[in-house]
Amino acid sequence: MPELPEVEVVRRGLAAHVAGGRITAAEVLSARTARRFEPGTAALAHELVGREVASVDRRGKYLWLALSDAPGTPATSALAVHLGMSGQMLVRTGAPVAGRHPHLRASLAVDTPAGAVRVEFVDQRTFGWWMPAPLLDADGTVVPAPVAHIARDPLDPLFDHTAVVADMRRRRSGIKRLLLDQTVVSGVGNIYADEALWRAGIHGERPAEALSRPALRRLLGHVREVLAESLAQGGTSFDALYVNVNGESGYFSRSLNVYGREGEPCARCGAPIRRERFMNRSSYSCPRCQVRPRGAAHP
DNA sequence: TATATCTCCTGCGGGC
DNA sequence: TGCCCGCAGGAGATAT
Repeated sequence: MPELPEVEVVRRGLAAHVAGGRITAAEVLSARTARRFEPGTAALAHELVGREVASVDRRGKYLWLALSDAPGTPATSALAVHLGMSGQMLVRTGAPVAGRHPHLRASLAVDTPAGAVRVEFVDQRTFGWWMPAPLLDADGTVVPAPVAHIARDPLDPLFDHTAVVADMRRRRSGIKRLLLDQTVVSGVGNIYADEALWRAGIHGERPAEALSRPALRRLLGHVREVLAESLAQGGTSFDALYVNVNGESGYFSRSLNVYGREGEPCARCGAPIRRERFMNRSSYSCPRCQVRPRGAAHP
């Protein structure tokens, strides 16, 4: 599933291929892809044609093409993109192949100094979306409006560990729930939350307010560490649903310690990894290294 | 206001 | 073989 490392890999690929280019055509085939843009698919495509791609940026799992009206002029708006659970942004060069991908939802034609490319948005489970939006200042950084409520991610140079720790300690929710809350810390999904909690030796249902400041600081360090390691390996892939702009998979799934490893021995203590139900999904943890808090409901 | 749960969606795999 | 059901999960909407 696309979490921060996977989205960053896509961002880098798009930046390499389309930054500095001009959008010459756009097509939005799926109403669900445009569901956050009330005017609809045709209006969404119309918003993009003729715009220059000034840069490709990211915060957490959100990514956007900053758009300007002419080369070298400041970006005034953006195409905000969320990949959802299965979205892919594929860059194609050369002549179009016969037949469309069955899950093609939208596409762009971009003229760049290196030649013409096509960006195809393929999304099997349709949780992803595209949305044109104005750029605005949020917390000292220019982001598209739909990203303004999203917290900085741990790989952001301006990520404030102290402030995030203080925010977490004010809350009674379980710590995993907060790691998944994109308004507290962004970029973390189910996979990396489980991996960071395992590294920290903390059960995800531990109330955040019950954790010490040093423990929370260590946990955030593990979050940053696991995100950076995954990024270095091109992200995590379990199947063909997550790929970079060239359609290639990452390798970090081979480095996961708990996620998807129910029944396998913990790499640290040998106890069999357990799977529990949590927020209508699965949590993986070590029963010995990550002791469940007293009073937490058993699955 | 804070917190928890529901809902959207598609394809795969297991059970019968 | 074919049908049904559970599962995967990001994040906005809704409920408590």
